[in-house]
Amino acid sequence: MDPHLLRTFVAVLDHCSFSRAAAALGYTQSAVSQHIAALEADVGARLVERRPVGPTPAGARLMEHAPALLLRLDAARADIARLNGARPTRLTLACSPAALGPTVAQALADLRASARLLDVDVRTLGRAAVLTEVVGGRADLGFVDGVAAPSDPLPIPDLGPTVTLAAAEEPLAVVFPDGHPLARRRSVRLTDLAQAQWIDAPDTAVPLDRLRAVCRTDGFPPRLRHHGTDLHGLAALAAAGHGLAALPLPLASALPGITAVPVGEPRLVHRTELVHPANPTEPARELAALIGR
Amino acid sequence: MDPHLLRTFVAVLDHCSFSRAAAALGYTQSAVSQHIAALEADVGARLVERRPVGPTPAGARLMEHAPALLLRLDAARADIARLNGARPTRLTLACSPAALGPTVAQALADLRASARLLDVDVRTLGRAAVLTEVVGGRADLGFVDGVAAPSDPLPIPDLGPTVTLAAAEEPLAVVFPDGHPLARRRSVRLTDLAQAQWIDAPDTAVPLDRLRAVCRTDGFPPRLRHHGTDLHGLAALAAAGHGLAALPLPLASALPGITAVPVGEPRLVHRTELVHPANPTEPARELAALIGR
DNA sequence: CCACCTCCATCAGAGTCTCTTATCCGCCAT
DNA sequence: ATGGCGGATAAGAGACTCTGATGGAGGTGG
Repeated sequence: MDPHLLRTFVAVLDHCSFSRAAAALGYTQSAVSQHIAALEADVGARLVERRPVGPTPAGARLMEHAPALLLRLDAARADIARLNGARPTRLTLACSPAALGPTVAQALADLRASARLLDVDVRTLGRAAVLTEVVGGRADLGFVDGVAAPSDPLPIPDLGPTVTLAAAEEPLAVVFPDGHPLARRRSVRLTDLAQAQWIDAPDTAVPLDRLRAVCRTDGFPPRLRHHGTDLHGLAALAAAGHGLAALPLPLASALPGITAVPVGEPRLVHRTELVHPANPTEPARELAALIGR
Repeated sequence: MDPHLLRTFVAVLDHCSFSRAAAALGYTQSAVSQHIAALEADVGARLVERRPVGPTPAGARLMEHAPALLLRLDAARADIARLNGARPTRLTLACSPAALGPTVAQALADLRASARLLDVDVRTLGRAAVLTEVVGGRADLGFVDGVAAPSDPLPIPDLGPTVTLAAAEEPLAVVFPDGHPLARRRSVRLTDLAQAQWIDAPDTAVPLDRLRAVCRTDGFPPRLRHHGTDLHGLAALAAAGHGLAALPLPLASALPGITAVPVGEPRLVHRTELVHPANPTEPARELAALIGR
């Protein structure tokens, strides 16, 4: 199971095509064909259905491992690279949208005020991408947000040795269109809304499956799926009545066209966590220290 | 980063020797030397210190990834192999010592009574080994025990797609030597014992770092370390006053020479969980269904 | 102090592997 | 039919990865 073979396997299934995968990877189509054949011979099972190109059952199982393996290989490389390649003058942050709030911004300001010349690079990404960027070494530090019981940690998938640290906790709110009957409430019970229509915006609002897990229910039916990191776009959808979403209260209150109502029960908070590799770069370590204070 | 190279890298550091690693892997010493050289050229850093053989800082970082990577490669292979290689007449269980209690034994009896001819193979292993055996496909099903808040799941490291299921919850107890002053108590507070001397027996009793995490303290100093899966050996050590240990109450009460006192505060339980791959073998699925009822 | 032993590094060469190019084959739409 | 698309296959050049032989550094015992 050569990583090269796994990489082309993933590329083939991502692109649903041998030739497009070959182009993406800089191989010839022939090489890709041979890679898949070699992998199939290795595991002793057909992995890719041809025409149309798609995973066989065995291929689907392998797809549950291959991306994680490749990511961890990157993580290992990045871990080692950090030991030498000191570029202490640049700090790359990866943030999920609702994580980039006043706490993080202020800490970053403190860091830039205190430290010597520092070139900061902030990127807003989906939650999963924040982790892959940090673990893969393309970002020095990540901020991920989510929902949890007060002072409980967020469930962060284990992609390698990382350190997480609470950065901020804010009340959790449900956003309603302005004028919605429930928008006048002082607070709402999340479980009362389990059968309402929700917008599933896993990159911006709290993902619905997370709400289900925290509330131990299988409600929260998604009415509309929104991919991307655009909070204003999400607000527009919510304002137009496409469904509800869960956001941190301060942020949600500032978005146009919607009314944010705090969640009363269950007792939950919107939480932002800092995540960095076990051996962070120097500026990342400093920022983490500022947040940790 | 060829898996072969990673494998010999791990073997070299495990054996602290190129030649012994070569013998263990069935290579010549020359090949091992070339593997390490290739890996070092690949990552661009020296990984292994020679004479004596040991990890460099970069090598130490890689050692945090390499075993996990190799395990996950095995897991991928095993996942695919399970799709075809039906051997539905044999069930291999891996259990951590305190997990193999009446609940598990009874469920197993029910399964053997109900099912057609079934060849059962039970192995007692340390907690970590149970997971590697299950994930690597060498066991169909594992039972792991640990300590958690009531109805909270155990923290199981993420080595791939697995399913976990609560199998049993029992009161947690601290074991004292017979006649110990505290042995007459009806219950003890764990935090009162944070400064007592403890036996660290990670494979049998609840690991001390787990107690620290659950109690949010850094107490529980280990006075003696005991590796292995021998509960009677642990009891003998505890009876001789080498230190305290945490075990499930029913089991601890049955061990000779020691007195088990239930833990009153914090509210904790000894929990046993079943863990199996996301696509289990047929007998494993049946046993899981029996436990789940 | 030297002979010797252990252990890792290096070299050379045989066999294997892994690419590319070129071609083939099945399927589909025109 | 026919051309186009997309994957499979064949052949060959070059790179790779073993083994066996040899070299060299460091420790040890006589």
